[in-house]
Amino acid sequence: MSKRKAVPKLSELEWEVVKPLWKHGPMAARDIFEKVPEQQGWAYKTVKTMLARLVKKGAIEYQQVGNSYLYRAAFSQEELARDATRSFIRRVFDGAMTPFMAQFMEEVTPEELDALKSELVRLERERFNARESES
Amino acid sequence: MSKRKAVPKLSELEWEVVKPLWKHGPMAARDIFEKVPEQQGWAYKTVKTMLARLVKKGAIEYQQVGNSYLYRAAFSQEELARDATRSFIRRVFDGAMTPFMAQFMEEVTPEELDALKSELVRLERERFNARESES
DNA sequence: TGACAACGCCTACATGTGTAGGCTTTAATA
DNA sequence: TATTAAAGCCTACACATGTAGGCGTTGTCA
Repeated sequence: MSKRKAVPKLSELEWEVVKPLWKHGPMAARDIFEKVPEQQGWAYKTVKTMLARLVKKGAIEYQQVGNSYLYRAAFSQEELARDATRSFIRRVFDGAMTPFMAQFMEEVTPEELDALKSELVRLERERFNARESES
Repeated sequence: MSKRKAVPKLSELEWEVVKPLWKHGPMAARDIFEKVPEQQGWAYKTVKTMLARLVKKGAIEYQQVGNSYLYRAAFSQEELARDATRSFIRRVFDGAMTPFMAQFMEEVTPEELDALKSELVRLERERFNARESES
């Protein structure tokens, strides 16, 4: 296992630019632009700037195709999300997680609730196994 | 119910300044400074700048006591955390709670995990009862 | 082959954030 | 009461982020 590239941190709006790449695979700037703007209302140039900055910070990569670039995400959504979530939780919750759960659960749909429960079970089993093999 | 004050957004480090206020109640700048710096290594002046900015954005308030200010949080940790979490989930997970929760749970201690499970069960029961009494 | 649309590159500029320093006022202490 | 230490106020400055615009180049279509 070689040393992993450091996971870049994305700014708020940069997430919106990378998401289409995760969802649809590699795309040209123009196409990314078309996936974003309804909610954001950006100019095409703004997206271009974002893309350039994302390349610079290593979050996406590109490959020349004709006279334009085909961009693709350099990390999976899972990787970036894991990293972002870890630091978010540390920053915002800082230990006192449980009290927030209640608040938080109110927003969850029944389907999500089911998914969560399975996830919990899976996680507990995993931890149990970890303890077993330790001893 | 009158219109609620808009919940301010804190920058990464601003959270660290407000946390002691939630944990210990109203404090003077000097004391806040002493709660923070081990991990952060800030100068006192830096904390002062943060405090001023937090006042300006309405996240904290103060009251003059002698020649110094006694600062206190203007919002509960729950309020700020809820807001921050909502927008974080929207940004990073595109609104889907489940993957966030999965990640969240990986960070959680076994005790918190237990609490979480009871909370889930309670919530399900509650929803079940709600459905019953509806029909 | 010439015009034009689209592309990428470089630049800009306001605001936010991280990280303080200097100056002025005031409370406490000798 | 004269010092002095600590508080607050104002200022600074570099880098990040949000939000583009201008310009030179090139692929494409008539």
